[in-house]
Amino acid sequence: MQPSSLSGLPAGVGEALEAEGVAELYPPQQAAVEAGVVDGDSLVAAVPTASGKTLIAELAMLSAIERGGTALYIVPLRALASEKKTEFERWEDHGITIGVSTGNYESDGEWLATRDIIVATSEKVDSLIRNGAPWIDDLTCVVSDEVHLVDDSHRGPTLEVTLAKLRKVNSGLQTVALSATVGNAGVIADWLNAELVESDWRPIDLRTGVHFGNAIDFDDGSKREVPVDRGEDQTARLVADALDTEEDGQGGSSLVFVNSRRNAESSARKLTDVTAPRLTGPERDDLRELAEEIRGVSDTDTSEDLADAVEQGSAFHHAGLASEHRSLVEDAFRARLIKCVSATPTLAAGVNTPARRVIVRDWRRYDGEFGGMKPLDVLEIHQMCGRAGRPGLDPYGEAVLLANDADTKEELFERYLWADAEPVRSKLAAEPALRTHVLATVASGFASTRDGLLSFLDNTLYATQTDDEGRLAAVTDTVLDYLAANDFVERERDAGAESLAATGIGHTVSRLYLDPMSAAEMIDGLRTVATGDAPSDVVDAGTGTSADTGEFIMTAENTDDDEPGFGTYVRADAENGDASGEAIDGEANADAEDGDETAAASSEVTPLGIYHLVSRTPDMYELYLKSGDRETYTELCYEREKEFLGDIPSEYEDVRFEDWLASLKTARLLEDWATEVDEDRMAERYGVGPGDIRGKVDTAEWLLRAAETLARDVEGVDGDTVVAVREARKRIEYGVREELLDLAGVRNVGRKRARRLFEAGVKTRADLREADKGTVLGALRGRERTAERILENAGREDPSMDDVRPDKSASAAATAGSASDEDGEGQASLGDFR
DNA sequence: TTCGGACACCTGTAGACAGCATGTC
DNA sequence: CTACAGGTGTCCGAA
Repeated sequence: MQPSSLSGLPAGVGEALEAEGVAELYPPQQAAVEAGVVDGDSLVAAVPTASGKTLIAELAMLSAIERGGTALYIVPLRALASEKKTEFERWEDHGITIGVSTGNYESDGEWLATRDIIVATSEKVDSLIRNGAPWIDDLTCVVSDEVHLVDDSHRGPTLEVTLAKLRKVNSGLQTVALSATVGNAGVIADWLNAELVESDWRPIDLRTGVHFGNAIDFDDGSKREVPVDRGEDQTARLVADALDTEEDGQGGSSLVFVNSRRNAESSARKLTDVTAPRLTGPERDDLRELAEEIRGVSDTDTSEDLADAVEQGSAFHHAGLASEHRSLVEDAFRARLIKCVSATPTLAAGVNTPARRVIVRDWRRYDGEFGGMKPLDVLEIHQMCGRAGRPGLDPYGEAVLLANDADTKEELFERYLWADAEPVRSKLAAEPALRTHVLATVASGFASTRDGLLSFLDNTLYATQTDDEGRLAAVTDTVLDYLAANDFVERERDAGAESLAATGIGHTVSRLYLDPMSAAEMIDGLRTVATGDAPSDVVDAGTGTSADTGEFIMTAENTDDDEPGFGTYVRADAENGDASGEAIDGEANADAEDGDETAAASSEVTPLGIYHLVSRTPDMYELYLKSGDRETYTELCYEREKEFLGDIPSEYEDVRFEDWLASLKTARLLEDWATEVDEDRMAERYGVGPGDIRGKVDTAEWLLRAAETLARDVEGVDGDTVVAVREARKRIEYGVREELLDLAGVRNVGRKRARRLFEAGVKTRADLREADKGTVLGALRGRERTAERILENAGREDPSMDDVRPDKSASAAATAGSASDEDGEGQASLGDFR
C-alpha cells in the first residue's frame, strides 16, 4: 500500500511521504489503515519501538484535520513533546499548525486553540481540563503515546483518567493508543473501544542474545564469537567489538544499560579506554569543543566527570545530569560523535537514541520495597533492547544481555528473550491516585454525586479489567472521607442520594494541580503560624508512647471527623499532645488567643520553615538520608526547632521522624540555594547531581507558588505569613539572599550579577537608576552592552555607556564580595539570614 | 620507611509530571 | 527473609 493511494489525507501528504522515502507502508501501518485509522476509527497499535508507530498517529491526525477536526498528541515526557513537535513540523508546509503545551513550555504566539495538532504531556492535558481550556471539547482525535505507561503506579492513573475524561467530553472521539508490545493489548483495546493491531514486525532486523564466555548466542540460533581474555572487562570487549565491526563505512556505537548512576559514571570512565584510541583527529576536536560546552552547563563534579569522559568519546547519562547535559549527550550520540553511552534506564524511555548495539549489563536493580535486587520487568528489558538498530544507518541492531555463568545465560533467555512482556494493569485503585483524581473529577463537574463519580470511574481501564467490583468504590469512599474532612469537598446525604461539590478551596487545589494531601499539609502548617501554635516542644519524648497517646488526645475535630483509615493529616499528630494538655488543634484557634509561651516563638516565619513545609509534602520527591545524615539533621532539627511549622514527630517514631529529616535535608538544600551557595558545593554537600538540584528548586518554586495562593485564599492565615511565603518563593526563584531580591528582579540580573552589584554598593533597583555608571560598569566586569541593558531595564533614562570607564574599585569590591561569599559559605554562616 | 597488591569490609542504590509569567553568565 | 558492585581501609610482604 502506497501513501499516495490513501484517501482522506490533506493534499500532498501522501506524495510528501513518498518523497521522504516511504514508498510502501509497513505491514503494521497497513493493518492500521485497514482497521480504519484514516477514517476516524479508534485503534490500539501494540508494536515494537521504531516500527513506524508515529506514522500511524500522523495518518490518524492528518486525516482528522482534513475532516475539519483537531488532534491532541499525548506524550509521557516533556522531552518527547519537543521531539514530536519537531517531527510534526514538517507538515507545516501543508498548512498544518503545531502547538506544544507542557509545564515549562507553551507555544508562543497564537493561542493553542488555533492549532491543528497540540502536543502535550498527560499531566498538562489533565491540568488543561481542570482549568477549562476551551479547545478541549473540540477535539476529534487524540493520540496517546506509550499508553502501556498506564501501568505506572505514580503517573499511570493520570493518563487513564485523562483519556476517560476526553472521551466523555467528546463523543465519537477517535482514540489512537500507541503501545509497546505488552501481554494484554486486547484489554486496552476493549477499554478504548478500539480495533487492535498487534505485531512483532520491525523494519530493521533486531537480534537479541546473551553473551557468556567467548560468544554471543542469539535467539535465532546464530552465534558471534567475541572472546574475552582473562581479566578483560566483558562490557568493554563488546563495545570494542561493535566499534571494530564496520558497516556502512563506520563502526557501530553502543548503549550500555546499568542499574545505578554511579555504575553509569564508572562504566563510562572505563570505556574511555575503548573509545579514545578509536577516535579520528576531527572527532577529537569536536569532542573537546563539546566537553567545553558541557563544563559550561554547570561547574559540579558530575559535569566535570562527564566532560572528561566525553572528550574521549564515551559518556554517561542519568537523571542527575542537568537537562542541557542530557540533550548535549543525546545529540552527540545521534551524530555518532560519542561512541558509547552508559546509561540508567532514563534513556530507554526517553527520546530516541538508537545504537547499533545495546548492552544490558545489569538486569537487576535495587528495590527497597522488594528488599534487595529485583529483576527488571520484561517490558523494560524489551524497551532497552528496542533501542538497537538505527533506521537508515544500521543494517541490523543487536541487543546483548551479559551473563557470568551458564546458568544465568539460561535464565536470561527464559526470563527475557523468550518471554512475552507482562500484562498492563491499572493502578488507579490506590489512595494517592484517587485522592487527586476524585477531587478533580468533582471539581471540574464530571460528577456531582457519589453514584455519578463511580459511574464515571467505570470508564477507566481499572473498571474494565478488575474482578473486584467493590474495591474501587471502597477506596473512593475512603478518599471522599478524606477530602470532606479537609474541606475540599462538601457532601450532602439526602434521600438516599449523596451529592458532592467541591468547596472553593477544593477548586483551587484541583486547579493548582496539587495532591490534596500536599494542600492539606500546607494549609495546616500555614495556619499553625497564625494561631501562634508553633512547635513549642520537640515532642514529649518521655511522656507517653506514641501508641497510646492517640486515645486520650481527642480534640473536638478529631472526634467529629477523624475516622480510622484515612486522613493522616487531619490531625495525625495526636502523639504530640503531652500531659500538659496544651491545645494543639490547629482549627480550634478561635480559643487560642490565650496564646501562651508559644505565641512569641511563632511570630517569626523563616524561609527554612516554609521550605520544610513544602518539602514534606507528597508532591516533593524525597532526598535520601545517607549515613551520618541522620545525626546531622537531627542536630539541625533541634538547633532550629522554632522555625518549623507544625509539629515535629517524635524521635522515637522511627519512620515518620526519618521522613521528616529527609524533608529537612531538602529544605536545607533549598535554603542553601536561597543563600547563594554554589552549585558544586551543594552537589557535594547533598550527594546529588546538578539535575537533582535544579529539579528540587523547580518543584519548590511550583509548590511555593501554590502555597502562596493557598495562604491567600484560605481562612486563618494572616497577611504577614502570605508575605513571608512570597518572599521565600522569590528567593528560590532567583536563588539569592533577601538583600538581593530587589536587584535580582531586574531583567538580565541573576544571582551572580546581583551579588556583584550589591558588593559594589549598588543595592537596589533605585540605586541602578542613580548610581555612578563607572561603578555599575566596573561591577559588571566592563561589559558595556550588558550594563546598558540592565540600566534600561531598571528604568534609567540615559542608559548609554558611551565614554564611561569601569570603576576599578567597584570591580574589586564586586569580586572580593562574591569571593568572600563563597569562602564564607561554610557551616558557620548557615542559617545566617536576615 | 614506603609502596603496591590482595582482600575484607562498608556503603549506597532509577525515574521527573504540574503553575505562572517572562528572561541567566 | 532476600544483592551486589564499587570504593575504601587494612594488612602483608617486598623493595
